[in-house]
Amino acid sequence: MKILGEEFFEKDAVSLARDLLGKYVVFGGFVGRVVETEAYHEDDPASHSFLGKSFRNAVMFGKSGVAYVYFIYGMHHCFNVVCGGSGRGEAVLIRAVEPIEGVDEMKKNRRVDDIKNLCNGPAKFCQAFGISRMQNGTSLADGKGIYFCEDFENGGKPRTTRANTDFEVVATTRIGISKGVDLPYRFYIKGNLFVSRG
DNA sequence: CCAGTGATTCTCT
DNA sequence: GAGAATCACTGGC
Repeated sequence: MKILGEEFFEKDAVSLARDLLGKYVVFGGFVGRVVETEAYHEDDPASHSFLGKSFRNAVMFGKSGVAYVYFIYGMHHCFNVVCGGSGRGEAVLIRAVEPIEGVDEMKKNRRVDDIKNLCNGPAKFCQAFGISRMQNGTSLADGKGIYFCEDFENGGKPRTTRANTDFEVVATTRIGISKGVDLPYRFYIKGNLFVSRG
């Protein structure tokens, strides 16, 4: 289980959004397989970085491989991966993951029993994993907090999910935005049961 | 469909 | 500054 390092996140947001699909995200005792992402960059009117640096989006303009977590609609958190190289204002939103480990705790956090309804949305994923603004600006490459890895062996047993490369990627328009609506920056694993909308 | 909820940004003074 | 509008969402009709 090798942790993805800073260099993995230095590519542009659209490339990283594709490359994160099938990777495993780990935080505390929670593990999920990334099945749906969206890309945002500075020349994109739907991006928080579009209007330039501010107090809220400052970490978006910092180093690649850092978490950008923001609070929205008065009740929800969304988790993004800063990328594109230093100061580029690019990030990838994690929209959905397939629950792998810590499922019982996720159910408690979400107060929901249906496994398909635990992490199938950006704020649901944060609620299930217990991610909040505490994680804003933290490194994803130092192995101390949230991190990503290529493979995950389920307690030494054979993995219950399909191999990383065994899927097709679908690119569509993004969800929940009013600008840049035609850009095909949403990516998900074709046929996966845990995406927010198939 | 639409309300809830609060941070952020826009649009005027 | 103040008030209005907007918002990378979710859950309950």
